[in-house]
Amino acid sequence: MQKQQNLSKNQQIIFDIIHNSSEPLKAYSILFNVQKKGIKAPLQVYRALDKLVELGKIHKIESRNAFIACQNSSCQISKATAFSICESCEQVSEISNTKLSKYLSNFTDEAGMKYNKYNLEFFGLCKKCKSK
Amino acid sequence: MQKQQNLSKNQQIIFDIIHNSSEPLKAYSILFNVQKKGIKAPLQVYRALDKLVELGKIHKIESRNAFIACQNSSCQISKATAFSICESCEQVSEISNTKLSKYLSNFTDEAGMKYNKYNLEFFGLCKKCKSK
DNA sequence: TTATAAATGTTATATTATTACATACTGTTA
DNA sequence: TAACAGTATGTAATAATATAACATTTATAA
Ligand SMILES: [Zn+2]
Ligand SMILES: [Zn+2]
Ligand SMILES: [Zn+2]
Ligand SMILES: [Zn+2]
Repeated sequence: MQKQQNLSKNQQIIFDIIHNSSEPLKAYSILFNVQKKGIKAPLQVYRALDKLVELGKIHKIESRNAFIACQNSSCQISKATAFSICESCEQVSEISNTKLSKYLSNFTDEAGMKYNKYNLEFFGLCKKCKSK
Repeated sequence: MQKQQNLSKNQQIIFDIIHNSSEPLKAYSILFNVQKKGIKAPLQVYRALDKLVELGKIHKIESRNAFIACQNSSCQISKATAFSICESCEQVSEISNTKLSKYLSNFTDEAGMKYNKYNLEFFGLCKKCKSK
C-alpha cells in the first residue's frame, strides 16, 4: 500500500489493487473491486490503466488482457518487457535478465532495422504445476 | 489462393483471406469479408481462426488482436513466434532469424526454468515511415 | 455400418475497450 | 489574482472482441 508520489487519486487506487494482487488483474475485475471506492465506470479504470502503463508502474500481459505491477522496482522501461506465464495456473512473473534484455534491445533484423520497444511472453509450466 | 490440403471449407475461406491480405486482419473484418460466402456468425470465424493458429498457418498479433498468415513457409512452430510491428503504419512482418529463435528457445530463467513456447513483438518504425 | 471425432450452423450473451461530451483540479505565468 | 494550459474526473452510450450453449452435419476409420 506504499504511497506513490505523483499518482492521481484514481491512479493510486488502481495501482494499489494491482500491486497487492498475486495474479494479473483484468480491467473489469478491477472495476468490480473499486466500485466501493467510487470508481463506477469502465473508462475511469481504463484511463488509470493507460497512465500507469505509460509510467511503467504496471504492464499489460497482452495474451491475457490483464495487468500486473512492475516487478523490477518500477522499471521506467515499459519499453522492454518480458514475462513468464504458466499455462496451467496462469501465474505470471516479470523476467529481469540483463543478458536477455541487452540481447533484445540490440537486436537488428535482416534488413538492419532496430526497434525501440519489445514485449516478450514465455509460456510453460511453473515449478509447482510441473511437479504435479 | 493456393489450395491447402486438409483445411475444411470455412478454414480454407478464412485462410485465403488472411493469406491474401497485406496487413493483419481482425476477426470482425474477416467476418464482414466472408458474409457473401455464407459465413455469417462470429463463432464460425473464431473457430476457424483457432484451428488455423493451432496448425501454425496463421499467427495472432496479440497487441493488435489481429491475424496474419505465417510467413515462414508455414512454420509448424506456432510455438516460437517473433514479429516486427511499425507503430506508425501498423505494418507487421514475421521475423525469421535462426539465432534469435535459438536464443529464445534455449532461454533459461533465473530459476532454471525453460519454456516450450514464446511470442515476441518488436515495435518501431519501418523503413518507409522512418524516412518520412 | 457403427462409432467417433471434427466441423458447422444459429442464437444469445459475455467480455473488453472506446467515443463523446461536460466538468473539475493543478500548476504556471502574465 | 486572473487567465491559461494541461491533466484528471464523471457519466452515458456504444463499439469491438470473444465465448457459451445447443442442435446438426460431415469426415474418418474401425
Ligand atoms: Zn517492469
Ligand atoms: Zn503453474
Ligand atoms: Zn510463422
Ligand atoms: Zn511504417
